[in-house]
Amino acid sequence: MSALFRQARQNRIFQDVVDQIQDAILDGKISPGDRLPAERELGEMLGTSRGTLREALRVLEQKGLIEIRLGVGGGSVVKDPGGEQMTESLAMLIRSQKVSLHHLAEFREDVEGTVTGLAAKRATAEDIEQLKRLLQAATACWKEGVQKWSEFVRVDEKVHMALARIAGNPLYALVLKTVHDNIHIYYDRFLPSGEDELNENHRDLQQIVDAVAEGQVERAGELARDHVRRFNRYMVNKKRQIG
Amino acid sequence: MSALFRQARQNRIFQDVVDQIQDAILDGKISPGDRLPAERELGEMLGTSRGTLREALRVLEQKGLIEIRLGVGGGSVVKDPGGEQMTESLAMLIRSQKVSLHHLAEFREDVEGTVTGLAAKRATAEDIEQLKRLLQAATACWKEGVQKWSEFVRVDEKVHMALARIAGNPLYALVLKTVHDNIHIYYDRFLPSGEDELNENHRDLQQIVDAVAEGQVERAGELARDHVRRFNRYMVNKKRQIG
DNA sequence: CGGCACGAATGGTCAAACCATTACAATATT
DNA sequence: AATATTGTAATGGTTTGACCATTCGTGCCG
Repeated sequence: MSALFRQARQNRIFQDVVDQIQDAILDGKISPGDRLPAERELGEMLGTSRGTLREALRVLEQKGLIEIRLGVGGGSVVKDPGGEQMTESLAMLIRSQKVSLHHLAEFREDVEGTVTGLAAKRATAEDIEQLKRLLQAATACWKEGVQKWSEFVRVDEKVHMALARIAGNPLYALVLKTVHDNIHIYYDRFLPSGEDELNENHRDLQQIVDAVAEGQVERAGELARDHVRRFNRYMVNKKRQIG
Repeated sequence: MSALFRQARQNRIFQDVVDQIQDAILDGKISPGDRLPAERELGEMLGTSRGTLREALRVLEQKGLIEIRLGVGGGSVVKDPGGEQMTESLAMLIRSQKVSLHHLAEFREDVEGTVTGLAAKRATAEDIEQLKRLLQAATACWKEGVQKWSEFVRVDEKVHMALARIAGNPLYALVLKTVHDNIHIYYDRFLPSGEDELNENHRDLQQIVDAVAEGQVERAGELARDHVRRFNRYMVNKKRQIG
C-alpha cells in the first residue's frame, strides 16, 4: 500500500502550477523548443503572483523539463526530457558516500557486458558501419601515442554509448550514460596513461567491434566485461598508489 | 571536453544558495533530521531576500535533499538522500513514451538475474533467514488463494528487494527500486490474478530462495530471470487482451 | 482533570517596484 | 555602403513589506 499514495501535502499553489505545466509537456500539448509565455503574462493566465509562478518554474527547471534564458527573447523553453537529473542524483549518492567507486565499477562491468551482447545480437549493417568509423578514430588516437590518451578515452566512451544505442533499449543507454558521467570523475584522478594501457585498450576495442560485427553474442559480452574490468583494475591500482 | 563544463549560467543568487546548502548536506556538515533556520532568519544569514531563498529551497526540495513542513514546529528538515527523483525521472520518460513497458521488462529481467546471482554468492546466514521469513509470508498468502493475490505480489516484491540488498551493491537496489516503482503502474492494470499464475509464482519464489540458500549462483540467476520473464509474459498477454 | 480558545512561530501567497541582461533597431561613424 | 555605437524595450532576477493559513504550545475555563 505504501507505494500507492504519497503524503497528502496541503494545497500549494505552485505545486498545482508545476503539475499543470508538466502534464502539458509530457502529454505533448507543448513540445520541446516551444516557449512558455513571459512570467508576468503566464502569472496572469494562471491567476497567481509572479513569485509563486517563479517557484513553480524553478521546480520545472530542476526537473529538466524547461530551460530558462535571460533577456529579451528569453524566457522558459521546453526541453526534451533526458536523464540529466539521474546523473545528478547518482552524483549526490556518491558524494554522500552511499555509493563507492567499487560499486560503480561492478555495476558498470555487468551492464556493459549485457549491452554489448545485446548489441552483437541486434546490430544492423549501418550500426556496424558506425562502430568501424569510431574504431578508426580510436586507432588514429592510438597511433599518436600517449599524448592523445584523453582523446582516446573519449572515443572509447563513444563506442560504449553507441553499443548501448544499438542494444535497442533506451534504458540501457540511460543507465550507462548515468554511470559514465559519474565515473568520469575518477578517470580524471586515477586513470593511468601509459603506453601499455593504451595498447591494451585499443586491442580491446578492436576485438569488441569485431565480435559485434560478426554477431558473436557471448564473446562480445565477455570481451566488454573484461575490457571494463581491466579499466577498473587500472584505477584501483592507481588509487592505491596515489591516494 | 563537452562533459567537463556546463554552460556558465550568469550569477543567480538562488543557485549560490542551493550550492551552499547542498554542499553542507552532502559533506555531512548538517545531517538528516537537522532543521535549517526559519526562512526569514536564514535569508538574513545569507543576505538574500526571502523570495530568493524560497526559490533555492524549492530546488533543494525537488532534489530530495530537504522536506518542508508547515506550521510553528515546521521548517526545512534535511532528508536522507535516496533515489526518489530517479523514480520520478523514469516515470517522466515513460509518460513521454521514450521508454516502453517492453523496455522496462527486458531491463528488469536482466537486472533481477544478475542481482539474484550475486545474492546467491554473497548471502550470509542471516540473509537466508530473512528470505525464508519472507517466503513464509508468501506461502501464507498463497494458501489463502487468489483473494490475497495483491498481497502476494507485495511480498514477491519484498523478496526481490531483499535480494538486491543481499547482493551488496546499493546501485542494484537503487536501480531495481526505480524499475519496480514504475512497473507497478502496469501491474495494477495488466496483471492477471488467476489460480495458475499464483501457483507458478509461488513455486518460483520457493525455488529461488532455495537456490540462493544453497549458493547455486547460476541456477538462482536463471530462475530469477525466468520468474520475471513469466511475469512479463502474463502482462503482455493481458495487455493484448484488454488494452 | 480535560477540553477549548488564544497567540506566536512558521511556511505560503501577493503586490509593486527596481535592477541586469539581452536582442534588435535606429543612428552615427568611417 | 559597411560597420560601429547607442538607445530602448522585453524579459528574467531580486528586493521589500505586507497579509494569510497552518500548526503547536500554553494557559484559561468549565
